[in-house]
Amino acid sequence: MRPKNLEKEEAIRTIALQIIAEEGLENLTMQKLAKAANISPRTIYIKYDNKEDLLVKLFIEEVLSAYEQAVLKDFQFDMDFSEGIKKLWLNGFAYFKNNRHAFVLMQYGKSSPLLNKAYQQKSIKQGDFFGPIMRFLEHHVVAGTIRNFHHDIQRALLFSPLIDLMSEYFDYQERPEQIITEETLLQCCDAVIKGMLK
Amino acid sequence: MRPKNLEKEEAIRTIALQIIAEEGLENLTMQKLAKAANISPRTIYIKYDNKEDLLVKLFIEEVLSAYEQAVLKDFQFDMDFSEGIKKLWLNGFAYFKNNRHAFVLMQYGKSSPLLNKAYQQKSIKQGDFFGPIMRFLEHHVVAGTIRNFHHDIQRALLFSPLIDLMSEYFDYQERPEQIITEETLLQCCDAVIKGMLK
DNA sequence: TATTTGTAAGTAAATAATCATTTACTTACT
DNA sequence: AGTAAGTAAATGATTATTTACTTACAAATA
Repeated sequence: MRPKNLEKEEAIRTIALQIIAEEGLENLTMQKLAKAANISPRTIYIKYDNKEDLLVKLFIEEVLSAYEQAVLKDFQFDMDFSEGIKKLWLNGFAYFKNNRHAFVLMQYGKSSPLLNKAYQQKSIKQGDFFGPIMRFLEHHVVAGTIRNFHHDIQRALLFSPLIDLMSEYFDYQERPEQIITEETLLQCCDAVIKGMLK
Repeated sequence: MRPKNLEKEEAIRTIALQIIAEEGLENLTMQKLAKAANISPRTIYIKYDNKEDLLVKLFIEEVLSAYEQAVLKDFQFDMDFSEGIKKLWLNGFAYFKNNRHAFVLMQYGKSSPLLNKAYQQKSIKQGDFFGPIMRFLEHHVVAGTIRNFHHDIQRALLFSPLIDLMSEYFDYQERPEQIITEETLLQCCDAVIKGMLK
């Protein structure tokens, strides 16, 4: 039996992300993808049921899971609040800086109904958002360090500025000077932390 | 000469926004739109050059401009910082609560390259983001009330949580209980303000 | 006042391109 | 030698946009 060529599988994913980042999700077609990956359209259908299946797997496996893993690196739920949030911010920043394509698809997750559905299902399955972060926040609510908000609200307050600053980072990459550095990011992080403390 | 039927023009815009909100931008087709609006596809092309022109005008005129107008209602640049930010948050909340369709297209503006380009062009043209808000922030930087960040950074810190909470509001509308009320929103706004104060 | 007329608005149906997916076949490995 | 992986080319549906025609009205004419 002829064995699977794993390089082709990876090429499909990498080039799909690339097309989405450069031309938009609405301009990704199976035939364009096949051509760019130097394979036959049929090959994509050996690895994925259909376009929807490809997109959902791309979103969940290449974007959400990879981001989760990167952001939780060296993070423990019993860290000091300020230290923990800074760790999460810097991990997220480092990850997306090197994975702009994943960042773009993640942004599509907020608008495209298809990806949104996939996101909500994953969130529900794994007990809302990133387990260790939830435990970390609960711990600090109980300890009285921070305000007691619903965790969906906490996520919005603590991490949506990071995502927005990430967008700015990429925008400013095409301009003469970059305003989002690790230093300014940490100042922003300080502001967000200060707002959450009791 | 036969006069333009303005109702048809409005139907095109309203129903386009509706389809985008319910089925996604990627599922809006000219023929589907024409059918839903009870007109001929040709009629759309009398009012818009092509699909791109329609989408960009929809985004700029029905979403960005309408949002800007709504958010600046009763806002003056010389307001007290906390009072001003709360006004902007509550205006934004009230607007999007009643304009979910516009909110969805606004979110697409962050991912779709087409809309993103349109957004940046508009931003540049009108001197970055919403004039009175910039003056307001500059005033408070000079007065020493708040930290001195680049205005793109200030926007991320002050308003991205609101947009994220808006998303949560719509998510929770389909669940048993709503966690985003005007009360919780104001508490969040307080946290954001506290983080920005010197 | 009543009727004609010029013209942009509007329609139904066609067009050509492009799409996701499949068919019929070939290849490469166990 | 058997079989899943892979290919090139086709299929039928759907797409944005256009063609060829009709309609409705304001202004000009009688």
